[in-house]
Amino acid sequence: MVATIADVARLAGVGVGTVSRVLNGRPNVGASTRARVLAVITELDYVPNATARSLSSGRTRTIAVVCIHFIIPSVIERIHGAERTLTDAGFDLIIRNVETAERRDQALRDLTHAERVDGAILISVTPNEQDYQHIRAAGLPVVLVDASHRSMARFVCDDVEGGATAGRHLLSLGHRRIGFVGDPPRPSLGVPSSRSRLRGLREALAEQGLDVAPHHLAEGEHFRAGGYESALRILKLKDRPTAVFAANDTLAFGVLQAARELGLRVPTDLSVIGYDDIDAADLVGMTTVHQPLYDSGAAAAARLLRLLNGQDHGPLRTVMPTRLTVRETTAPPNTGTAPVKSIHGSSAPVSSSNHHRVR
Amino acid sequence: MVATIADVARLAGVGVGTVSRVLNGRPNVGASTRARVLAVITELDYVPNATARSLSSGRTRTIAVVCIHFIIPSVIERIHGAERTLTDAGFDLIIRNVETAERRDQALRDLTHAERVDGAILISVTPNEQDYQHIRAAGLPVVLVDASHRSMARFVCDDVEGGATAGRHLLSLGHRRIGFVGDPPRPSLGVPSSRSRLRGLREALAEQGLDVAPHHLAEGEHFRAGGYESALRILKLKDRPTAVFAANDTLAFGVLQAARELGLRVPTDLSVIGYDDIDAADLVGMTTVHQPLYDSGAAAAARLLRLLNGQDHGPLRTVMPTRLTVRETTAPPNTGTAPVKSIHGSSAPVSSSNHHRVR
DNA sequence: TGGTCATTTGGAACCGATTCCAGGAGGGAG
DNA sequence: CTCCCTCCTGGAATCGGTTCCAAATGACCA
Repeated sequence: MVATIADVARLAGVGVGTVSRVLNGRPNVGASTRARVLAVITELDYVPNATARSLSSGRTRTIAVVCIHFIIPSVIERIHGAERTLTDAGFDLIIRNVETAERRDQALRDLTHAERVDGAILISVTPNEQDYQHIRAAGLPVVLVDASHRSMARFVCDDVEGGATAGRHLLSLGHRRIGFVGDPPRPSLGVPSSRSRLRGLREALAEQGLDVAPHHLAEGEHFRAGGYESALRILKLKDRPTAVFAANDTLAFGVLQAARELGLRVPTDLSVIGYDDIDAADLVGMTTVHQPLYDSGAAAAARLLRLLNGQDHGPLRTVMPTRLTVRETTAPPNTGTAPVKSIHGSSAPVSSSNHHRVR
Repeated sequence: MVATIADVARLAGVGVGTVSRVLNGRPNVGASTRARVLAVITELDYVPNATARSLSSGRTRTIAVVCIHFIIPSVIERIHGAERTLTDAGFDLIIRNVETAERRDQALRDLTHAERVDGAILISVTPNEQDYQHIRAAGLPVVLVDASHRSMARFVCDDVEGGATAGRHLLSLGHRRIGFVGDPPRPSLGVPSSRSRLRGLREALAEQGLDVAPHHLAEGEHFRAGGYESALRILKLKDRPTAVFAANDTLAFGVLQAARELGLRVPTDLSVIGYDDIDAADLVGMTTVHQPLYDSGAAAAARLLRLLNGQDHGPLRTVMPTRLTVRETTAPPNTGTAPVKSIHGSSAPVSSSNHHRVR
């Protein structure tokens, strides 16, 4: 049905070796022969079979991207960066989405087994020592993004510094009672970044002799529902914080929702700062700590390509910069004066029920 | 280095054919032989080479997902649904993100060429007649999502009906001057759904003898910036609409941003309704027309798996239901009192004589 | 005991490329 | 004119599976 290299060889009156050399741009092919082969290739609309090529060459030109929770916006932006770079280099990219710890273990094992891919990018997926040994034994090039292993190439942001940035911003606005909403402290799956960001916040506060009050600290589920629940609990307190730092933007949205529901105006009654600077943060005008999501994926892909070519230079650990992005959900704390209606008051739609205060 | 089927055969003292039969769960293998082979497989930690398997069997167990703009949330949710279904069925999924018309053409051509995949799902990517002929000639199973071709299996939502739903909701709240913000009318790439949704809106309005005023209609870029620009233009008008329907949630976010900037309170001064019901719409409490994004991806994947098994039943065109999801950005128009504040200060009270009527 | 048939088994052929080696053609030097 | 070296070229071997065919085995029956 579909033309093969043998068909091309026969019609061009040459051997398959010659066709292969033409296909791969190798030297040692006569000009007229090359022209004849190319003509037949065009005529037959011939494209080499990728599978056969992989089998004989031992390279699949395919990269696995293993990620947790494909639906998380920050993960998607990282994949997007990797996708562009890999596609431009002629590589295919296969997605391995893992949503449970078992799936993660299985995905990491499978990476090396069926020799299906030339390399892998792990996004927010941290290999354990056993995984590492498997990968190393198989000689599979792997680059981590937003994950860590002391012996593997990785691109990370300084989460402690980013957390401190958020803390210093709130402090500079005059906040003293600052709450924190984060991921579960020991997630079965995924990233310790939430804890690092909390640590950064605390370091910033400590410089002023302050700390996060235990009852102003909630570490629940990763998703918005978690941020919402956590924030509700904290914001219902009599001595609720005047500002909340959420370990990522998705959680921060949950905080905003809780504030809206409790009739707290943002930023007048409550400042909220997130982390990641996903697209949606810009949409709703949320202050956040920006980290280079797209770029981290692109950089990891570029590094992986270099590893595949055996050009393994550069440090194992690359720290990418974070920066504060101030929008409309942070402001000085509301001291004393009665709430005033503000046109910019809430990034979220103004609900008619937001007159009554908490309790 | 890595064990092959020949190693297993030798250690088990059987032929490669027998090992293959065991691997694939074929009958006609003696119980004791099977046990011995399985023992060796376990001992060697043997996994069959996926590439070799593909080459000899002619099936790659890989599906291509071709999508426009990998970064669009609705696209991602659809991919997520497809990913789960395909992974559970043991298929790998490769992503082909196309962001220009040329890339789209190339991606569609490549699908059939290198025999790299067993089938494809096209998300918001519409094949032209030539693409269709290529695909048909190659016998490649393909399912469309949010795209149309009269001869291909597809899952769509009734965009006209969805648009009408949005229109009727606004009408029932009492709105008479309704604006529309949509995608460019003739996108080089992508979907005509924006136009269909506008048509639905007009049909709903026509039932009341109304229409969208030409200067209340803006079709700009797909992304938020487009929605923002379009909305700014419309909302600065003296006779600005009391409600805006945006062809998708991303555009609607741009409308919200423009409203915020102009000092228009939502929903008091302006109602906004989107389309898609992406996660972020829930985050900010936006009223929207819900369509089953995840489910459409999952359904398409399930259908594709059936096509691969030769069980091609069911209609070519499957229409999935939409439904109105009312949140906090729509309300009756503000008739009595003047707006609290307005950037341009015109703040003309809504006068019912102002309705734009169908000629 | 011999014949028939179903089941089990080994291994060659094949999938479609790449790669390597040997042989042929052509050009330059002696 | 011969020899040698370089450059082209054809085709067999190879990658690691699946599949098919023929042969071996064993059960059953006359």
